[in-house]
Amino acid sequence: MYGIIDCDNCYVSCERVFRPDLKDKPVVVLSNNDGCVVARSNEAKALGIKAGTPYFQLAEQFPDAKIAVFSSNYELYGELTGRVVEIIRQEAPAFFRYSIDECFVYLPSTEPPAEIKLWGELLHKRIRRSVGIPVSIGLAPTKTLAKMASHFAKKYQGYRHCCIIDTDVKRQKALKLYPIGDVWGIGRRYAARLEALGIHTAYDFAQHPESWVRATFNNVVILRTWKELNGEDCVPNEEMTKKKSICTSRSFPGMIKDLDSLRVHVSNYAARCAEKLRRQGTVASVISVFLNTNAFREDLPQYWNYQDMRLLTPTNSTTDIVQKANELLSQLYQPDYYYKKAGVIVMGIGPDSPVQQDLFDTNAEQFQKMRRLDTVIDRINKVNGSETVLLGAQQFLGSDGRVVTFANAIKHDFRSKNPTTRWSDIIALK
DNA sequence: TCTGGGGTCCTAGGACCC
DNA sequence: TCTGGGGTCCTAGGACCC
Repeated sequence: MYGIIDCDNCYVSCERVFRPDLKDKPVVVLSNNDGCVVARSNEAKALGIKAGTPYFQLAEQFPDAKIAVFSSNYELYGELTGRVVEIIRQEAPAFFRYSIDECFVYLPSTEPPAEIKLWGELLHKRIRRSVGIPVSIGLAPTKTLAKMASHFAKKYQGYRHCCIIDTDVKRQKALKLYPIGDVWGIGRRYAARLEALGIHTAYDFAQHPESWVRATFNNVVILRTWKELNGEDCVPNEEMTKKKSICTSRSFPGMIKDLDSLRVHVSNYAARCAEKLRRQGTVASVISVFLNTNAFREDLPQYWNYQDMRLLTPTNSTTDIVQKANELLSQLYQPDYYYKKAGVIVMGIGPDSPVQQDLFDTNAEQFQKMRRLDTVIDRINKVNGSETVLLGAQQFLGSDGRVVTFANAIKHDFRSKNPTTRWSDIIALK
C-alpha cells in the first residue's frame, strides 16, 4: 500500500501560517520577479483565477476582487515543508520526498485498511496542529491510484483529508469519476490524443486491452500508467538521488543590453550552480550558458543561443565555474539586443571524490587550494546567511547606488517575512 | 511597464565498432 | 538486379512532473 501526502495549495498555506487573517480569503503567490500566479487558495480558484496568469493582468481580469498577493518566499516554504517532512519521518519511516510539497510513504499491506485510513486522518491532524499546514492524503495499492485518492481527499470534505482506494469496487468507481487529463503521467499532449480517441475518463482508458495501449502509443511510460490504473504497481520508487543536471536561471526585472551587467548575473548563477554541486557532494564536467531576449516583445529583434564547454578536470569550484561561464557568455553575447533571461547549466555530474584528474592537467595543487577556500566560504554563508562572502564578479552597484547581487536582483514587492529563519523577523507578542 | 524556474525519462537516429 | 548482422554510445527532441 502506498500513501501520498500532499500539502494543499502549498505556498498559499505557508503564507497563511503567519497570516491567519487570510483564512477563507482569496490568496495568490507569484513566481520570481512577481511574474505570474503559481499558487492559488481555493477561494482564488473559485474566482476563476488561472494558474500562470501574469500578475499585471490580475487587476484587469478581477477588478472588484480583493485578492491577497505574495511574492514567492522560498526560504519560508522550504522551512515549513521541512517540518511537515520531519513529522512524516516520525510517523512513517519508509518514505521518500517526491517534491517540495509531496511525500510518498510505504505502508505494510498486512494492516487492515480501516486502521490505515485512521492513521492518515490522525497524520493530517498532527501536521495541521504542529505546523499549521493542511495536507491531503491518498492511499492505494499503486502510486498513480494514490495520487488519484489524494485528489478525492482534497475535493470531498467527507473523507476527512484522507481517502483510501482499497477494493476493486472503489477503484472502478474512482476511475469513472476521474478525467483522463488529471491522471498522473497523462499530460496535455496525451490527454488531447486520448480525448480524440473518445477516451474521457481514467476508466475509459483502463478498460482498453493492454495490446491496444501498446499498439496505439508504443511507449512504455504510458503503458505503466495504464497498468497502475489497473492496480499493478510498476512505477519505480525513485529515491531522491543526486541531480544529474543543475540549472540556475532567472529572468531579469527589466531588460539588459550591456555585457558587464550580464556578467554579474551570469556569475551569480554560476556560483549558485557550484554551491548546489558541493552541497550534494558532486563535480561537473560540462558547463553551459544560455542567453535570450524577451520573446513577448515581438517588436524587438530576437536572439536565443547557448554554448557549452567540456572541462579537462570536473569541478565544483565557484571560481572555476564562474570564470568558465563568463568565457561562454563572451562567446554568446551580441551587442544591440535587449536581453531578458540568462542561465547556467552544469552537467556530466559525478562524485567529488575521487575526481578523475586529466593526465595533462597539472594544476592539482591549485585544485586543492580552491577546494579548501570553497569549504570555508560555504560555512560562512551557511552560518551568516547566503551571499555574506562572494566573488567580486558577483556584484555591482545598481542605479540606486545599492550593491546588486543574486538575492536583490529579483523583483519581490510582496514578500512576506521569515519569522522561522531570521532573528530580525521574529514575531513579538504584546 | 509587466509574462517563472527547476527537473526526469524515453526514443529515434546517427556515428562508430567488430 | 542482387551489397550482412549485431552491437554501443551519444545527442536532440519530445513527453512528463512539481
